[in-house]
Amino acid sequence: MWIAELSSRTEVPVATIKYYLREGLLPAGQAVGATRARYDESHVRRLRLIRALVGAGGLSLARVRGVLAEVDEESSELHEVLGAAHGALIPDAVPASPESLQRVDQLVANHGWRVHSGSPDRALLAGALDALEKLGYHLDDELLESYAAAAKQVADADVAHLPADDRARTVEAAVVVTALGGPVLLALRRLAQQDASARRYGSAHFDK
Amino acid sequence: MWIAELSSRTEVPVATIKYYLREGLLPAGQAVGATRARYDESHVRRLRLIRALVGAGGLSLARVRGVLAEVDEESSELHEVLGAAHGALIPDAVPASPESLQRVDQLVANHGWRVHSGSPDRALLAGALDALEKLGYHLDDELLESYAAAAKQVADADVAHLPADDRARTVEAAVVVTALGGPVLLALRRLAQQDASARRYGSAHFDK
DNA sequence: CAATATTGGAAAGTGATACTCTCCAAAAGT
DNA sequence: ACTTTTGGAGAGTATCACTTTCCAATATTG
Repeated sequence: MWIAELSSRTEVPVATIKYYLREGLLPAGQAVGATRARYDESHVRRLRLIRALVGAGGLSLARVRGVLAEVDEESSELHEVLGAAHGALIPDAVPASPESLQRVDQLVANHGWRVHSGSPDRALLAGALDALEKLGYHLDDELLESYAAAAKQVADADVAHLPADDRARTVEAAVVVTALGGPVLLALRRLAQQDASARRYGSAHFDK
Repeated sequence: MWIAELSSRTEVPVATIKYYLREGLLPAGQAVGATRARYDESHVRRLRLIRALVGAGGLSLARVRGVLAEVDEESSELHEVLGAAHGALIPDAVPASPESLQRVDQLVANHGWRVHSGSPDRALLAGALDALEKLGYHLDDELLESYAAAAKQVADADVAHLPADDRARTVEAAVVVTALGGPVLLALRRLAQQDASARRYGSAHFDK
């Protein structure tokens, strides 16, 4: 198919597809002469993946680029690829205090979680804990444990539902589930918070 | 205190404070003559709140402005203010399919959740479900239920830990916990995913 | 009292991000 | 022969979150 069809099938403007090609997010089509190139299903798929990660997933193009590089990586250990793809999804961390970092390490150790040594998630988590602390809101151990338990619950379900057939598919699924599951989880949390708030402070002004 | 002290105490550059003042994120100080103004603890607090929401919370200034407006709102019903403040935290939704919207409504109904009628979270959630669907990854009911159960668990803990003393403080705490608890939850989920992946696909390459 | 520094306020400039538009000559379709 | 369409490249645009520069009016210091 030509670029026009790729555009109409994915609802991405031609100019944007050209931009993604220039930025190396989308592999070039098969060149046919000097002024045209043919695209196939893999381009449709890749384009949809980019749009999903950027749109519903809320990732920047820079992060998408990193994620795609890992998805395309043909490494030997699946767990390694998963870890790398995962790493590419994580927002930049602010520097965190040693106290919070230690608290995070303790939490990870208590749960017996085996995480990648330099995982930016630790710093990210510690930074968020610090930010809360600076505002005078200490996230106590009880609350932090509820978060960890809830996180474990969805994470186990996420990994259990990963397709096991072929490697590339598994890595893509892991990336998609992690990226798009985030907004899903946060939206559900806010909905549940509304309900909890209604039950605690409730008035006549609710809907169901 | 003068602007220089406000700046040094919060580690926010003077130019940035001036910018926030211009943008109406920070209330003006008490004017003393034509060329100076006095700031107090409330400004320190507000500035720290802005920085926490923008930094660790990842909110845009536009969203912070909306949140602050609700925090400052003196409405009669606490649950109402909470709902409004909450609404200001939510990212813009993409249009969602009627099928997904219905699925979300069903989920909310099944759990007996009482949520604000036009909550953008419904559309946001439905949009994320659609995005997943378009990529060929259906989030089945079982997985969605794990998400909802986990969300309920943290939401209940969130609301239970809210300070009950004074209204303004409760609203601020709700906003802070919702905004900063999001990154905390997602980071924990990714850590737990790493562990789950290590257990399922694990090799010798992990740390603990 | 003179010299220097700081302040509030406003305007303009900056760098990053994610496109979008304009041009072009080669090629395809009609 | 003539009108599209294409790939490619460059320039232009809008938004965001600052940062810089300027100003005249004070304050502070020597």
